[in-house]
Amino acid sequence: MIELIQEIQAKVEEGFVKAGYPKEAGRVTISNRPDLCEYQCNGAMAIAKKLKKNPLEIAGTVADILSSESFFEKVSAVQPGFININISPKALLDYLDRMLNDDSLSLPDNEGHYFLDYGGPNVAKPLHVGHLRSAIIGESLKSILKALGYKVTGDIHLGDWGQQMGLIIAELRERQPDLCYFDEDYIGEYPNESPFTLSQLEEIYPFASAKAKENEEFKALAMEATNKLQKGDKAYNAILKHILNLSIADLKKNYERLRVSFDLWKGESDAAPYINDMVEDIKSKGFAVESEGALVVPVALESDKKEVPPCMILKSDGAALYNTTDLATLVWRINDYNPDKLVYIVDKRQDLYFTQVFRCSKKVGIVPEDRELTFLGFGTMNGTDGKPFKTREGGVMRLSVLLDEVKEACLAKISGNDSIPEESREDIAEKIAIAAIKYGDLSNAPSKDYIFDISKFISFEGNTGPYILYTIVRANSILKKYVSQGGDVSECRLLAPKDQITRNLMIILSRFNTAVISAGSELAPNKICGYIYELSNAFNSFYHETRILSCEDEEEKQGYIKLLDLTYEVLVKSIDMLGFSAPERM
RNA sequence: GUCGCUAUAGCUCAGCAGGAUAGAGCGACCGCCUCCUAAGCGGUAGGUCGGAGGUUCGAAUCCUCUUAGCGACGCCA
Repeated sequence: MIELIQEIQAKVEEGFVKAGYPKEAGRVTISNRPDLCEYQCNGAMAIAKKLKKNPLEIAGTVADILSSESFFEKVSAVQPGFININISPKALLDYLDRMLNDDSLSLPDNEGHYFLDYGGPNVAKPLHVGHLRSAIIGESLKSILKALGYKVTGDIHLGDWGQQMGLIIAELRERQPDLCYFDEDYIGEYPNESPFTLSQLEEIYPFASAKAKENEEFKALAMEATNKLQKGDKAYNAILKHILNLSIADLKKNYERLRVSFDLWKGESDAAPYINDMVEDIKSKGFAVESEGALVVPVALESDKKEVPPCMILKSDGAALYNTTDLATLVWRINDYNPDKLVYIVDKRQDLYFTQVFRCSKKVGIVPEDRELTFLGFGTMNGTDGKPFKTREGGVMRLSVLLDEVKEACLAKISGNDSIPEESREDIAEKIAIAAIKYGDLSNAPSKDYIFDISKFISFEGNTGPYILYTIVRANSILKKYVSQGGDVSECRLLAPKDQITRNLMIILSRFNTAVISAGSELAPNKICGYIYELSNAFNSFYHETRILSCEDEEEKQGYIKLLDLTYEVLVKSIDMLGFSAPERM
């Protein structure tokens, strides 16, 4: 379904053409003066000088032409040359009726395949708050793009191939040298059972990592183990398999709680089989040069303001590195999935690095020229002191701990509400907590740092997740009551607005697709947050001013119910795109 | 050092393909529950849009310079 603003613009453009002016002048925007009008066009002022005409005169001519259309309630030209537009109640009603009859609630159906890289946790390490943003933003974008009809593939891109694996294996060998994995003469199948548990694993990694920093000998052992693993050693790969199994099971549990799900659980290790051929190919095509012992591909451009260092393909010791696996990952992503657009949702500090990798991948032909590679860098999550979020002790907080803390705080908040049955409080608190965290994150522009303030996020007032949930619960509550009184929502019919508050709610509802489209094209979930906050405000004002169930006029009452129903649908669909859901009551 | 990002009300943030009086929320203050959840609604106070130039009929928005904070700058990921 086409956006209402597009329909209006088409008419305004036609108006300009009829008046003998260029079509381009007819661009329409949402009014920045809602007290004066709903939509505005500033085009008359833009063309006035070139045409040597008075802008107000141009605007006046066009406004006169448009005024004759029943689609508009009022079109007026005002100083110094604005065209102020209000659409007719009938046109507004028609638009919302079409929206109600549209399965997608007016969203367009696009073609194209997005491939999203987000999540990016390391195996053998618990999820911590540093993994939160990528997961939340990525998951939301996946839902938004899907809602817009795109095909979307989300890949978690596990960190399962670096030095970390070698560290774990080396440490394991020191602790349990008798394991069959370390027996050179062992020829049987390796066991299915893991020789260590998840919690042991989570202890081993930081221990080994710290050890390698002060113990050169151990570090060398770890590097050797890494090398052996990457060369395809059977025993070490059997250990890797155990590590992966344990970690992935745990990660799934944690991501599930966050309502984050991936289509693919691929990792850096999945790129390994492509590395050799890829490197050979780059070499044979003559793109690679040796530099300070390492193999690099120059990616600097004439137009660069700042020298962009070459993209390193192999380290001076001939080993693969982050760049290598990322490039090789692109090999299978293009070969196996063939997406049109690839979006990386990664910490913004990696901006330059991805510039190098993206340029290199295009230059050497891994990624065809017509594909779009986008780096969506997100900012840091800071504590209320403005510094990177830490635990009280100064460590990195586990995600599960954070979720528990927020949930407890929510539980405390709803404990005062006696209407909530004891047994459902846990579930409700969990839902509110997820909404609070996700909304708190997504309501900020992804690229900006933001302050993670638990008390603000769960304060249930203002622009927060709980406020949105509360609005939904309110609407739902009335709808349920209407049904319980024998009403049938599907038989209700929307009415044209009779007052300003209702009209305002309807106008905002009609902008749903505009909000989602811009959120999708700009990869900005915060646009949806802004939209539903505005919608919630409009709805709560309406709710406050209007007697709905006790309305005496049956037709009017049904009109309100339908409006409520649409608002509810839009809000529910919106929070679904943000990755959380509302409880039945709160 | 070079490049990039950020700078808007006391606090947290919108607004930025230039447009009419720069918007919210929190905090402060004042109102509103015999009525569908007051976790709500209405209102008041609070801003030289970091600073200085420039382009323009018009700049928070574009350009230049400048200040402050953060970040990146080849063998980590």
